[in-house]
Amino acid sequence: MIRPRSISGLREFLPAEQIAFNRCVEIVRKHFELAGAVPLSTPAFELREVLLAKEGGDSVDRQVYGVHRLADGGEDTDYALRFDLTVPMARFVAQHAGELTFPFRRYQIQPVWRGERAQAGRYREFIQCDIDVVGDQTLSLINDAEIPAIIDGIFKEMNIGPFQIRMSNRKLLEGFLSGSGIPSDAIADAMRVIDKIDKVGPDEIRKELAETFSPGAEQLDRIMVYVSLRGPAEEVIEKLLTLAPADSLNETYAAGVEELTTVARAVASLGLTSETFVLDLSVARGLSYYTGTVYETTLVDHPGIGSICSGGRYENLAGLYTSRKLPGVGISIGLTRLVTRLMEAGLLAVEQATTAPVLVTVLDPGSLDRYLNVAGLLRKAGIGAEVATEQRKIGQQFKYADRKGFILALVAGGDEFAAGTWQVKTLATGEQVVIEEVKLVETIRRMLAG
RNA sequence: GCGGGUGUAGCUCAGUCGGUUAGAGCGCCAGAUUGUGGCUCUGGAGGUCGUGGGUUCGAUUCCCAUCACUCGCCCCA
Repeated sequence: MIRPRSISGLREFLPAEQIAFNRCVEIVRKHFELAGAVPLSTPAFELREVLLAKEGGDSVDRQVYGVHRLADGGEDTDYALRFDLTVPMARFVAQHAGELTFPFRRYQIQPVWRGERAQAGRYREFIQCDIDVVGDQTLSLINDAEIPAIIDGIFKEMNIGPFQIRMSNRKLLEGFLSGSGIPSDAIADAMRVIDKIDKVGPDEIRKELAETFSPGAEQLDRIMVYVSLRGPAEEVIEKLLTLAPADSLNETYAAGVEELTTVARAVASLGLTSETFVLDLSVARGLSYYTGTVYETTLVDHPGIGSICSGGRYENLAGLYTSRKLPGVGISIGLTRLVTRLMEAGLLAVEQATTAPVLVTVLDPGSLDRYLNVAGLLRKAGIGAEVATEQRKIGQQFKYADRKGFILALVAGGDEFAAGTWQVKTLATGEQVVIEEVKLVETIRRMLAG
């Protein structure tokens, strides 16, 4: 016998957890579709050259799983499992550009695989929920503002406590660092250091920047003040102009200020307030492909969970696959990690282990046809129902109902059959009412609604 | 790729300074209660002590290796 065990870093859920997880998926899907995004589904694996087109070197390679037929041995592989949904989408858009209507606004909720060492909250297989808007040649900055609005709707409906969508613009930080004397070939590294500020704290960042780039004390102070800017959009923009007037730096910086201002205004017009949306100049994102707007989202009461959703604008991601310029902006929710952490923190209710609200108990096995018949009636009316066929005793049937979290139980035996009635029991309270069979569906529908 | 921690019942863990029948809580099953769950009580099932080797009269315990899980670092498109 082979001992059943799962592979490290692969998370699977028990039924009640999976039901809670699926509820979250439905919320995400609903808001994506409310924003007009169309569904896209791409295969789990792609050609290796397509997937690894975007350089990144060994650090990227190392995390990608190769796919090969067992008979082929395994050293060389032409296929690989996708590690995100953005790259497959870029390939798809480039490939089908002639058949798509732009701007192409798509969402995609599928698993991705990353060959990392497992650690708390990091999995080797997880579900990502992506939404992106891709334009033909150009893409309005208004789309950059829609992204936070969509995310805002999702997390509010998930009811997971206070959260903060933090936005910045890479041109801003890039221009600022460059204007502060950081050599251009070191800017990406400096941004990676700064991006960790939330995790390791400002003191550590200061230390790392000092060690790596040895700027003057005055410069370092300026950088630290700058990356610590965080708050309501108007306030941050005002401070940012005071701290470093746009014309005193460079074009990149000036463009960043302008873009950030435009996007922040549109976000406000879409109804977001500083309660859930702020500007945060330390947001940089490690990704090299982001070129403008960047987002990061955190739970205010649970900073330890880290970023639960992030993304940004990329001017030319599909440029890897086509000469047609296709700029995009998008965001991704790492749903597996988010939901797992929410469950651990008790922020997500995990209760029912059934998808049907009604259990039809079997008091008299000789009248099984009646029980099956009523289950069929309920199902035809769109009400989920299960018949308790496996437990001999009624007590066991109720215990089963209790454990799986059914809302209602139907009970009937000889007396009820003779009278043409059913007893409907509300499991949470133990309350039980007698209902005529002709009114049963209607009554149950009302009870479930209330 | 690098470093730390842990492997004993389904789960969380205790224990054995090396000794004959390895424990608890929770969970599970049954009964008390043959047309009613959650609470209570009683009884019961369930263990190659991760695996392989070494030391020893004797190893779940000590040593080595290995595997697995786990936490962190690197990285995280």
